[in-house]
Amino acid sequence: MGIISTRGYQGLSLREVARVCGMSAPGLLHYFADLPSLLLAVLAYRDAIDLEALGPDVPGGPHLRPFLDRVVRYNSERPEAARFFAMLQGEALNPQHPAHEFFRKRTATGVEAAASLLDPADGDPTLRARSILAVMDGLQLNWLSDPDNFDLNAQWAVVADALLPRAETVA
Amino acid sequence: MGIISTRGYQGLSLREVARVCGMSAPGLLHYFADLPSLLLAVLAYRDAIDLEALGPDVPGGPHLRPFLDRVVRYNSERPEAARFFAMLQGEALNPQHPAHEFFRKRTATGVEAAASLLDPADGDPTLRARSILAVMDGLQLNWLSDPDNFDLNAQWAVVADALLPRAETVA
DNA sequence: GTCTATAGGTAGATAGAC
DNA sequence: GTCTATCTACCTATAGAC
Repeated sequence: MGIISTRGYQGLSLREVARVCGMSAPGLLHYFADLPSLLLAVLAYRDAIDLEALGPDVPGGPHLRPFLDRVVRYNSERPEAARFFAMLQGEALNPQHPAHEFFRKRTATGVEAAASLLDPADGDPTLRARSILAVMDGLQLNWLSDPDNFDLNAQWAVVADALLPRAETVA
Repeated sequence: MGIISTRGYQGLSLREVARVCGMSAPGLLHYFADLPSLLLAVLAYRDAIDLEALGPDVPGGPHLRPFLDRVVRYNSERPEAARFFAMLQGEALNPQHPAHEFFRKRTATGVEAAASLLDPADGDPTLRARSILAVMDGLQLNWLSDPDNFDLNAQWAVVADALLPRAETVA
C-alpha cells in the first residue's frame, strides 16, 4: 500500500511489491491471479479495516454529522491511507481501469447510506447526500495536495455547518 | 491530451503520443526536452485556453458566484478535458510527480483570486475560498466517476447556494 | 509454496543519417 | 526537423525445478 500511495496503480510494479513483501514476483502471483486482482484485494482489505475502525455502531446512534466528522478526523490522521484512495480514485475515472467499478459501487453505497439518514423535509436526500460526500472527497484531495496550508478539519467544519445541520437525523 | 485523459500521465507513452501527432518519438523530443516537459507544456496550454474562454473580463463584473457557475457549466460540457485535469490532480498528489508544483501553485492562485472577491464580514475569505474551490473539485471528481447518475450543475447549485450567497461580491 | 529462468513486450532516450 | 536504428532497462506472466 505504501507503494500505491506514492506511485499509484499505473506506477505499481509487481516486482517492487514482491520485494517489499520479501518475496519474488512469481511468489506473489501464487496468491493473486494477476496485478488487477492484487489491487482489488488491497482495496477491499483497506475498506474493511477502515469500516471496522469507524463502525456504524457508533455510540450516539445513527446521526450523520457526527459520523462524518469522525471520518474526516480519522482520515486527517492517516494522510498516507487517504492519499492511497485519492490517487486510485483519480486513476479509476477511466472506465477501463480495474478499480473503476469498485469506486462506482463504493460511492453508490455511501450515498444510499447517507441519504437514509437525511430528513426528506430538507430536500431530496439523495441529491444532498451526493453533494456532501463529493464535498468530503474534494476537501481531502485539496488537503493532500498541500497539507501544510490546509487544515482539513477546519475546512470541513465550514462546509458541513453550511450543508448539514449538526443534529440532523431520521431516527 | 486524449491519451492522458484516459491513461493518465503514468500510463502515457512517448511513442503513443508521437503516433497521434503523426510523428516519431524522437521527432517529439526535438520539441520537448523530455516527457515531463511535454506534460507541463500541455497543462499550461490547456489552462491558457480555458482561461481565455472563461476570461475574468466577465460582463457583469467581478462577482464570484456567477463566474463559478460558468466554470462548472463549462466543465460539465467538456468531460474529457475535466477528466484530464482530475486524473492528473490525483497523480500529482505525490510530491515527486512532475506536475505536483503546477497544481499546488494553480490552487494557491485560485484561492487567492476567489478570496479577494469575498466579503471579509462573512468569515475568513481564504478559508471560505479554499472550501468552495475544493468543493468544486470534489463534485467534478464524483461526476466524472459516474456521469450518468450525477447532474453536475444541479449538485453544484445545492452546494453553492449553501456556501455562497448568489450576489456576493466586494465591488 | 516459493524459487530461477526466461519469454515476449514496451518504456525513455540517444546517435547519427538525410 | 524528422527519420531509422538501437541501447539499456523495466515490465507481466509463464514454465518448470525443488
